[in-house]
Amino acid sequence: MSTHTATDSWVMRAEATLAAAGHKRGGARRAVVELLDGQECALTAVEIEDALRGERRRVSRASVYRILDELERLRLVQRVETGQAMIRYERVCEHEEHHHHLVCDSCGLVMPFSDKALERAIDKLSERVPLAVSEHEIVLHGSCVDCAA
Amino acid sequence: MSTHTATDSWVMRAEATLAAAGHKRGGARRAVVELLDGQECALTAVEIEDALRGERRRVSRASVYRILDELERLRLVQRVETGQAMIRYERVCEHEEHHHHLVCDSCGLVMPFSDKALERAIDKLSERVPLAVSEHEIVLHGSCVDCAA
DNA sequence: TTTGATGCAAAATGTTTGCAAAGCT
DNA sequence: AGCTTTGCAAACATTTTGCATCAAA
Repeated sequence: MSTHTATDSWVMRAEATLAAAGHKRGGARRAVVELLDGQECALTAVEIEDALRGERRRVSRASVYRILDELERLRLVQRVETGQAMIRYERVCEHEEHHHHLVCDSCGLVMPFSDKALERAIDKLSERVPLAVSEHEIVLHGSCVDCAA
Repeated sequence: MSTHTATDSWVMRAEATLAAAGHKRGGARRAVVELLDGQECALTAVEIEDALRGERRRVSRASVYRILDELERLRLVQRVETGQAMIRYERVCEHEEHHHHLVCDSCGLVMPFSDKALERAIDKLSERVPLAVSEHEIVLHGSCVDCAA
């Protein structure tokens, strides 16, 4: 369900970064980190809460939000705005290809994609714009294969 | 404060589209339409409410939302997700260059930008992706000139 | 034993809805 | 008159916060 090299390294990096930031090891946070690590794409807080209740241990929603907030501050996860009225979060892998998202507006499906030409265009553009660009987010909306059929 | 040709045409197109959709002409909606027409960039519902209270007539927030919702359904305005915990809306001009947004994460400033190469990359990409793409949204985050200084 | 982590419940925020009054045509 | 539009207040959904308790170091 996940690539082992990348997997281990993100969890390890997360644990190390959290420790360096002066955090103790809590069971809830570990569960969230491990869950996020196994995901292919971004999840909402509620999806995380539900998945944890099923697969690992119950974690209160407040904790999910607090944990995600801290992980985001440490740049271990990033928000993804898909226009679905709630925030999605996914892990940030340093050595993985940067990706963006496809959103099916009729069923809500979210899929990752990546494109070199797009990244190049963004990089070049970033230099000419009146903003010191630190991040970028691209979302394509439309109908997925099932919904378009 | 606005280009007259583009301005008149969007207001007129909006009025015509609304009429064609069976809407009567309400004062609140006209005020919202006229306000949006004079904007260079996307506004939130609250900003619209405040601007209207100052410049034109008071419009309740519920009406602002209902009006924006209808305008969006008719594709006269579009949502812009800037990751600022609230939705922004801006008019859609058919004959104007498609644009995207720069967001300053420290002061919240939102600015438009456009780039041909980026649009080309998106168009080509859209054909190869498992989604019938109808829209796309690009947001660059960073620090604006003032905040970076 | 000290400090951070967690759960619960309450609050805050942004958005939507029900309903009655007012406005167009 | 018959319909849409609007404002108000209440409902909603998501996210945040306060506080007491629990757990790690």
